[in-house]
Amino acid sequence: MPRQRGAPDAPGDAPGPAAGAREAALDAYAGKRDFERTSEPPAAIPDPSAGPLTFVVQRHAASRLHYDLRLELGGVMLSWAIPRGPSADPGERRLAARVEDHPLDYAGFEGVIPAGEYGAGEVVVWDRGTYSPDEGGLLSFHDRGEAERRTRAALAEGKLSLRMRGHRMKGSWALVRTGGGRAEEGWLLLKHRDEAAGVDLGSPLDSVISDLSVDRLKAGHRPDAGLRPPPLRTAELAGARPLPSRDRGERAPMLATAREHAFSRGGWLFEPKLDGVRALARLERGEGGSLEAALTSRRGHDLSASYPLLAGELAAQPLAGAVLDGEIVATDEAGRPSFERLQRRINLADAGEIRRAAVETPVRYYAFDLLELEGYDLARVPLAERARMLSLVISPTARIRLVERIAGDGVAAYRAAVDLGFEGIVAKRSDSPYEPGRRSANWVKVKVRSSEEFVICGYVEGKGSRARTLGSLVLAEHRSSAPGSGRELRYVGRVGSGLREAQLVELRERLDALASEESPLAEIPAEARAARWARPELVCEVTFAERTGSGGLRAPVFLRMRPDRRAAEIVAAPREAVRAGPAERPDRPAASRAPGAGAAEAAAQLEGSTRASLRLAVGDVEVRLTNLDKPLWPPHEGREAVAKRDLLRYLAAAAPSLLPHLRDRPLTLTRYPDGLQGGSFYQRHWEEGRPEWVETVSLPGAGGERRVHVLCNNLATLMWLGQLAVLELHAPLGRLSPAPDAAMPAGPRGEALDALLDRPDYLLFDLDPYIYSGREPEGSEPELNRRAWAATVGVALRLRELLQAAGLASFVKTSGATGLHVHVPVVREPAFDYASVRAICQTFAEFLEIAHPGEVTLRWRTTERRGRVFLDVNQNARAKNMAAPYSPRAKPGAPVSTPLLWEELERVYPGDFTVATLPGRLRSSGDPWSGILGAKQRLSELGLQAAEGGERRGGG
DNA sequence: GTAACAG
DNA sequence: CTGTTACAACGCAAG
DNA sequence: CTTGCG
Repeated sequence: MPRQRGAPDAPGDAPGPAAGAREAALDAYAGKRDFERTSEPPAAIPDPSAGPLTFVVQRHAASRLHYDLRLELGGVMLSWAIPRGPSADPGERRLAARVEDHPLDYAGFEGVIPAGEYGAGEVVVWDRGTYSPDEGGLLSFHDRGEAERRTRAALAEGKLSLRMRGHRMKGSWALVRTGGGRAEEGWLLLKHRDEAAGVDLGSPLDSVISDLSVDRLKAGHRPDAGLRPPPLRTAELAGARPLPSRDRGERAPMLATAREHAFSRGGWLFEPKLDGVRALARLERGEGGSLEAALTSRRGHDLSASYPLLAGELAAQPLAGAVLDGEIVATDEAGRPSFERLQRRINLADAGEIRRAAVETPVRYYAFDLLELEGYDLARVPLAERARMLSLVISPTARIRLVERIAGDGVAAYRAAVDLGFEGIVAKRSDSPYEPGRRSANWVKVKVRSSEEFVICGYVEGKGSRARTLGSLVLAEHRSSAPGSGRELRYVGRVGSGLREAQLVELRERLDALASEESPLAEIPAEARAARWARPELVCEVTFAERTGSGGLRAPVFLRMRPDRRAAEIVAAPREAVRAGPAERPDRPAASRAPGAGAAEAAAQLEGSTRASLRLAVGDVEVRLTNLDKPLWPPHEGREAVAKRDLLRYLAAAAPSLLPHLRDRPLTLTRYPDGLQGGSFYQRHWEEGRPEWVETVSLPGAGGERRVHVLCNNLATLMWLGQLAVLELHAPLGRLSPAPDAAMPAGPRGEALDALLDRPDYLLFDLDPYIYSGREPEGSEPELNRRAWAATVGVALRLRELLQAAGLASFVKTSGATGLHVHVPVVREPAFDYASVRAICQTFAEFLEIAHPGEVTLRWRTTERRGRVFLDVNQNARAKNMAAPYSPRAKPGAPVSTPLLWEELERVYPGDFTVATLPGRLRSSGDPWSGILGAKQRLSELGLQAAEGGERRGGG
């Protein structure tokens, strides 16, 4: 690019026409740079474009770290260097030094200016967006020419007031020239007092267009050459189409299909499902040129009058016109969305009542989509782009908020949403268009409790106290009887529980008023024969456990009436699975269907190949396995070495028995990448770089920050752990979910989740013989020997008797080393945290020590345990881990911690149970512990059972 | 075994 | 590009 | 309060 020579214009005065003259405006810029050496863009001025004016703020680590604010005007970027950067606090004025104009392309520049060059150092795009002069509250986003004229005039006066629509800089800002307009270009940047004042501008990452930061650049990271900053102007969005002027086509909200389980998948975005009233917001300039907002319901009703404050704040947005999609939400005391509260406002019509309600039951509008913007239809623009544009142009206020989304990890999003008290999540394909009025498979809702809306077709009379009202409601939904034919009301079930007395009385009255001789149902099932029919007009919402194969409701409970729905809207939701698109990754549930589903297939693939690497198909996902012939356990006592392939074979065979014990327990991985002989390390956190089908949980770690823990909840993850040379599977005694004992209170899971980890779901007795064979090296632990084993078995049997006498069934397994583990599965109850459980175990242990002082010891000093079996109850503690049942052990011979029947205990020897032998044992004898998770016992009933005596359930 | 980082 | 490094951590017993 | 222990 040839450099232009000529008399430099005054900065910012670039007039626009005649290319040669225009580019003279960048002489100062070009004169300071050697474009052979720097990757900064050349001094070129493109032809004028349309749409709002843009701005950029670059964070620039030159000799001093500073920020460069650049405003687009006349084909160049007017620039200010701001040493301390913008402040959102209206009280703080930041010095801004006017510097030379930069080319427009500079706005997308990130990277490193080489040492020795002008401005050497790292540059990232810290913010970008669009701006308009806002003097007098008048915005010119829609009229570029006017925006330029006004900006130029204000610039000449030395006082610019700007409305910024950036990721960080939002609201109104001012640039004021100091020193009464002297030649010196000293300016101040300050924030006006508005809804965006005081909102934190900070963020962990510097760049708003990439994952770069000044620090990462300093550390050697470089911009991704292929990455272009996304467009800032609507016209540049792929798929944006100009709206015909005066087009005011009615829009209908896009709807989501229902799905039972959360899933994680690349290319999808996940947002909380808000329990409120769906509303489109149309913002357009009215007669006087000012912005007016109209809210419309799903059914097209005007809601603006019902929510005047929402409409008011929407109209104050810095927009020239838009259609937003969102949800009107009322919150309870805890800040959770509350439909019940919102209901108080839904049917208000009187202006006075509405004013009162606005104070008593404040609501917010959560925007999550953008259908139109400033003269363009965005329905064909991919969701991710629409969402980005939405967050750019909307300035959050007290009542107008943006729905936050996360990408990819839908299972984590679901967990988080549930913890925070949302009713579920909505998953949306990030590349999908907006499909007005359609129930699309590109949007999928996953609710905490399945709840759906049904048409009430009548009721069945009640008995006893309900004789005067009603027993149950007859529910139906519209379904088409045959493809192409019309639709009819199909019976789905009756709901009787969940109705309060007042609701019963009211419903009886309303249904009697709608009474009809004839049934509205297409077919009347036997259980609805006795119904009193009503015209199908009322709609209610019902939660239920699941749908039966024929679409019926299992365990339905009445939730609430839905006066906002019409019966005609109640159509059976398509229950199809989400179809996989070409660029998608498989989803998680496929990998985790049933415990160990696909284990046989996985084992067959391992048997069928002798290659060192294998892409193992597990369900719909692929686990990459390498170095399958690497020996992980060396040869031992005549047995062959155990290679990674053998470990994986074992894990696949044991998966159905193993996975239920690992489920929902944050694992500690014990890794031996070079086998037992090589070095080992523990790993508890795995922040990034794991396959997306590995389920994780984020828990507070040391220092308070949250760390990502791996859960082994599916076969694919188990195979992955094998690939990682995890030789031992260590898990805590607590687990994260209420299952399988479901003893935890329902309700907000926030506290419950933490509380759950605080409670073991089994008691653990660890029996370790300190009885030496005599062959051990000086000072080392005793090795496995017959005498020690016999003594350990003896103590275990005495322990079993003692527990039995207290009414507790117990289960025994080898530790995999020399000892035994005795598990007592318990129902988790609030009172029985680790401390109390440990105390209970301590009591049992002390009893055994006193009764059999020669055989049992509880001594802490290892030297004082010699000759006895050490009975350790100290493992019953939070954050302590034990080798899981069926976990291999990092000991010579590849032993496995093997569940046993009490009856076989005296006939077996731990050395017989290895990675090589266990699959055969499982095939021929099954899993002795298969019933353990169903054999949970209530510690709170311990005394009772003791009084009755005897073992309630057959242990082991 | 894997990824991030340093050289 | 290759080489190096990190990859856990808590509470109790006992002196 | 430190160290040993799992």
